[in-house]
Amino acid sequence: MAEVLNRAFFDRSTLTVAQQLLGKIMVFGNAAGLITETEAYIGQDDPACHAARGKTPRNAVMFGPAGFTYVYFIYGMYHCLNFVTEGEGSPAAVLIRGLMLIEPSSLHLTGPGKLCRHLGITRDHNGIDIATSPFFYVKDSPFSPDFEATPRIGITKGQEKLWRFVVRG
DNA sequence: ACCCCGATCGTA
DNA sequence: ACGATCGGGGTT
Repeated sequence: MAEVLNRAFFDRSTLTVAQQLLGKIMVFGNAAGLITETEAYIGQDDPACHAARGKTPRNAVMFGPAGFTYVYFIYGMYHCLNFVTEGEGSPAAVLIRGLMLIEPSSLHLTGPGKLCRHLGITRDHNGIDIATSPFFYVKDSPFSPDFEATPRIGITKGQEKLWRFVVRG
């Protein structure tokens, strides 16, 4: 049986976590699928990171320990799902942008807004500990897919970083 | 209290 | 290329 990814998995370099999450199996309630696209947002020096200008009520969970969800509301109509990485006081997270659904149906969810909308992920799911939650977690998988690194989508600052990772094919 | 703008997406 | 839509956060 594939093991649930523990806190130590997320408590590492955000770039490493973002790359290694590709091909892993995300489980949310009865839904499960392979992660196909991620982006890294890393701390105070990354102008695109919500934590770049310090701790606020919205981004507070990023400043806590790794392995928690960070879900925020954007553009008046969408939610985006992240997993917090690195240790306490080191605010960083991986945005989940693509999920190849396996259960309950086969479907490729492309884009963070569509992904959350389809799964029903909202701000109610902010701050969940995916290292211990029985209904929201990530499982290891035998896949370690080829991927490419590109600029992150939809940002105006920090475009020079190739911190978006997409499974090839 | 106010105002600007955003880690998006569907339509044109 | 652009509009929908509204909460967050910095500024007054």
